[in-house]
Formats: sequence, C-alpha cells, structure tokens
Amino acid sequence: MNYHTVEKGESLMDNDNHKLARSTQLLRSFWSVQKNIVRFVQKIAVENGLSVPQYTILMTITLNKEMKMTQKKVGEQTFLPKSTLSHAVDGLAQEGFLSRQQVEGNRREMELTVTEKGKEFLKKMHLQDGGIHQLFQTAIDQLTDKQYEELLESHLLLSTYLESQTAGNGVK
Amino acid sequence: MNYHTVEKGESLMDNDNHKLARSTQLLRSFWSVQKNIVRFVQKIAVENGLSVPQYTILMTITLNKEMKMTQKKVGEQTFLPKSTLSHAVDGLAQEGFLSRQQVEGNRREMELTVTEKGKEFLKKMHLQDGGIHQLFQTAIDQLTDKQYEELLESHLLLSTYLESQTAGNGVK
DNA sequence: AATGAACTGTTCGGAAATGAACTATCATAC
DNA sequence: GTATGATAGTTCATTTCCGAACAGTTCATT
Repeated sequence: MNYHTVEKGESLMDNDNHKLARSTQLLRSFWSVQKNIVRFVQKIAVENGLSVPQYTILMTITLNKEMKMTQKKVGEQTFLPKSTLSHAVDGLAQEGFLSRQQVEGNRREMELTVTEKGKEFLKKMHLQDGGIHQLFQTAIDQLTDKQYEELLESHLLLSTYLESQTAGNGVK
Repeated sequence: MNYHTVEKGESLMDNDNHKLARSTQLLRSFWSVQKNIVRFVQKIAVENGLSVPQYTILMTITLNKEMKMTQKKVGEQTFLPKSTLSHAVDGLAQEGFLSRQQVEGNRREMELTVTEKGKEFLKKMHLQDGGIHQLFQTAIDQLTDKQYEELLESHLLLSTYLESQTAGNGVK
C-alpha cells in the first residue's frame, strides 16, 4: 500500500501521524453512534423474540421492495456466516414470518419471501412505542435538512469505497 | 410518545410516512457503512488472536489518553455485559496486555492499565498491512475536508442525542 | 457498630453463533 | 454421458457470549 504525495514543508512522519489521527477519529465517530444503534436493535430484537441475525435478515429482505430475496443474496448483503443464516432462516420459517422455496431453474438456491404474518409483525414492531424508528425519527430532528442530506451522501461515498475494497481483497 | 406539529396542508399520515421513510433511510445508511467496519474489526481481531470484545476493550482504554480506566467505565462506554467484560479482561490480563489492580479507596472497582506489551501489540496491529487504519485512511480520501468535518459534526449530534435518550429511559 | 441496600466484579449453566464437514445441485470439459 | 470442480444450503461439534445467582465492598440509616 503506497502513500500519497506529501505536501511541501510537511514531513512524511507528520503526514502519517495526521492521517492516523483522522482515521482513528472517524472510527471513533462511527463507533459512538453505532454502539447505540446496535444496543437498540438488540433490545428490539429480543423484546420481539428474535435473535439479532433474524432481525437483520428480516430487515434486509424488507428493504428489497419485492419482499423476497434469495438466501445467497441475503448472505452477501449481511455478511452473516452460512450456518448462522441457515439456522436463523429456519427459525423465521418456523415462526411463519418467511416462506422458503427453491428457485425456479436452480434448485440449489432458496427464495425467501416475507409472508403476510411477517409483514404484520414488522409493522407492529416498528410502530411500537420506544421502537427504533421512533427513536430515529426524533434523532433526525437534531440535524438540519442540509446536514441530513450530506450525511447520507458521505456515508454512501464511504460504504461504496469500503465495499469495493473488501470485495476484491481477501476478507473471506 | 407524542407527535410534533403538522404543517399546513400536510396530513398527519403523510407526515408520519415521510418521517418513517427518513428514519429507515438513515438506519440503512449507517448499516451500509457499519457492516463493513464490523466485518473488518472482526477480521483484525481474530487475526491477532483476540475476541471482538477484547479488541473493543483495548481500543476503549487506549482512547483514554492515560491508557488506564476502571472496568466499570469500560462497561459504560462499550455496553458490554458484565460477564463478557470480566472474561475478556481476564484473557487480556493473562496475555499480559492489561494489568489489573484494585482502585485506591474503593476495592470494588478494578483499574485496568494497558501494559508496555499491550502498547507494543496495538502498535504492531495497527500498522500491519491491510489493517483497519490503512483502510480507513484511504477511505477518508473519498471525502473532502469539509465533508469530513460535517460528518463528524453530525455524528456527534446524533450520538449525543441517542446517548441522552437511552441513558434516561429503560434500556437497562 | 450493626443492619440492610446499593454497587462492582466473578462464576457458572445454558443459549446463540460459528467453522468445518457434508449433501445436493449445477456447470464444464472430455 | 460421465467425471471434475464449483456453488448453495444444511448439519453437527465447538466456541463464544450472556443472564442470573453470587461474593465481597461500600454507603446510609439507626
């Protein structure tokens, strides 16, 4: 991994330290928000009798407009290990929140669809008092519209980059 | 939880939907970055023979300038369950990365200090090729300085708010 | 100073998550 | 066609994590 051009009057060491400081700062910044989100998701999940992977899976499929997605795709998007995915999906299917059926034309893949019961459940969960959306809706009020837009924009830039990096290189 | 004033000409339903959409959008936005970070942290941790909680603990203490912190404080900042914390700290102490000693004047609390060996280890880990800092340093280049500053600012606003909310209300 | 309540951290049993081996299906080459 | 390798998902053994009960310490009240 090679370093970028160093500006005049700035030693390589200083530049490195500066970059290290910034990367630490950014990580810390994400972490301070993230720990709160994760904690909340965990709370919401267990309150509704789901494991965190299960909640993640439901959310992931739901985001996909169609409310259906192959198990493979869910794995790619969530990075959950195959075995975890399999168990979690199994539980969701038993609860009747998901239906599983083999993909037309490729019997290896499983098509996962959110059932009516699953949609009901999600709706109820999200509207519940103290739910994550209630929290986030008021959290957003902390930001101006402009700040909000720019936050999304920056996140997009970062996630696109991170995705491109980790896809290619060896993070199995 | 009560709703805010609805603007003229906008029905309550529309306003709710709009807010719900935004909260979903924001969650999704964070999630797209987070999943990459988490995945990386996990990789770095296991490559260096640490569990994720252990890595989290080391990072947390390190951020505290002094390189020392009570176990209680670490728990408050990381939200790790007490038992997990206890085990993880135990492992770190056995590795010789942390030293444990009772706090002067309150023998209930444990003061955790990063040892020289621990500092060495952290330094080596962070400079390693493909490490999280290398990744993040280049990720930052995706943003302009202004975008970077505003990202931090927005995160601070959000985390401060989330922290204040979850401290008071009943997320044990 | 004695009692009880609140707190910090540890221990332990059970639950959740994971890696590795496995089964079934599909794709390619011969 | 069938042999080989790749892919998607499941199963199982192991590890990791966490809630609850616990032990020791401190604080407040009497």
